[in-house]
Amino acid sequence: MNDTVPWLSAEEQRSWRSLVRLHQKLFSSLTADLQARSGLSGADFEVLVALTDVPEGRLRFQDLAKEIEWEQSRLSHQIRRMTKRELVAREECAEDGRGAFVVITGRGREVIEAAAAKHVVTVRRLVVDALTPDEFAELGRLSAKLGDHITGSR
Amino acid sequence: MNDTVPWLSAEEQRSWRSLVRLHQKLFSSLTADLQARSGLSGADFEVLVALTDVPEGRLRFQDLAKEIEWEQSRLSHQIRRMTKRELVAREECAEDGRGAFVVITGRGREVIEAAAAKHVVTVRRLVVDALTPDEFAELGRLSAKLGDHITGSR
DNA sequence: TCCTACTAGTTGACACGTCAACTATCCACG
DNA sequence: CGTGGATAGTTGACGTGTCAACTAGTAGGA
Repeated sequence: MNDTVPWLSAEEQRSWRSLVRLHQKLFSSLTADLQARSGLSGADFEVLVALTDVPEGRLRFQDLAKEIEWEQSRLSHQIRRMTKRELVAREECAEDGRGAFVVITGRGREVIEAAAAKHVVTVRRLVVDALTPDEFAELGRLSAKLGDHITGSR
Repeated sequence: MNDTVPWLSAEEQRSWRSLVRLHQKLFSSLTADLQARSGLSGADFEVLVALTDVPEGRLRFQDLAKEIEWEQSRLSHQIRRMTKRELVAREECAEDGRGAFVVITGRGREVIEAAAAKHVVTVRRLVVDALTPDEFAELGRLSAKLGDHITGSR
């Protein structure tokens, strides 16, 4: 495309395209599956998992945002939508008048528990079972290395 | 979460989470970089690349959609928005009154050429340089294997 | 010819994510 | 105190993506 730019070699290009294609297919399949089986978006799932991971299913906006590495405003929009569907609720924060808690509701718990059980089956079928245990471990190792590099070079 | 479900082992879980985390960081970094340097979304980029890959930079909606594996309606919305920004234009199709072409404009060509040059630098910095050549090749191989499995088991 | 089924593409409603601007509260320092 | 700057969270605008319903043109018979 331009000779002054160090373009990728044919082999690098193939690897890169495989990685991009994998991520597109994998995450579109996963979110479609989640939506179809449980009526949850990937965003809903992440929020609910983070809340069930914590005693009382209750977190400050701040802490929840940090936990799942989201921007405040994204979380605020998402919680508004999830509140309407009664998956979570808001609570005021006595210690800090600016702050607020997000709490998972009973319905939220039911939904996420059923969804997680189905989700893990799909992950196993689509991902874990596709590779040998050694290959999967190696993919994990390379992903971690690459992920750390990207985080570091931002 | 539920004993009747074959949950992932601790090691599988670690690998799986690394892969998810990689996906999130990689694509958010890439699209942010593309947006900041070239004013293009990932969607814009994909469309423009597909058009430059073809003589005359002209494709039927159908063929373009197939090329980049998008739904018709997604493409239709995207082309409407890109037309407004004069990156592409529509042309009627003489052979088939229902059909239409998408053509890249001169401005579209300028933009994508500049963007691609910058993009490849980022891909190299963020991805290729993070791993040894052997590791990168192995990641490509595993990605291809997994991607094929997912495509097959849909 | 005309009817029907199919195909190409569009549209509207709604969920999602980002950015920038905004409100309300807290807190540290004079 | 009280005031200015930082912090917590919200909001609106806009680009994006999906789904389902729609329009318009094509094609293959009876």
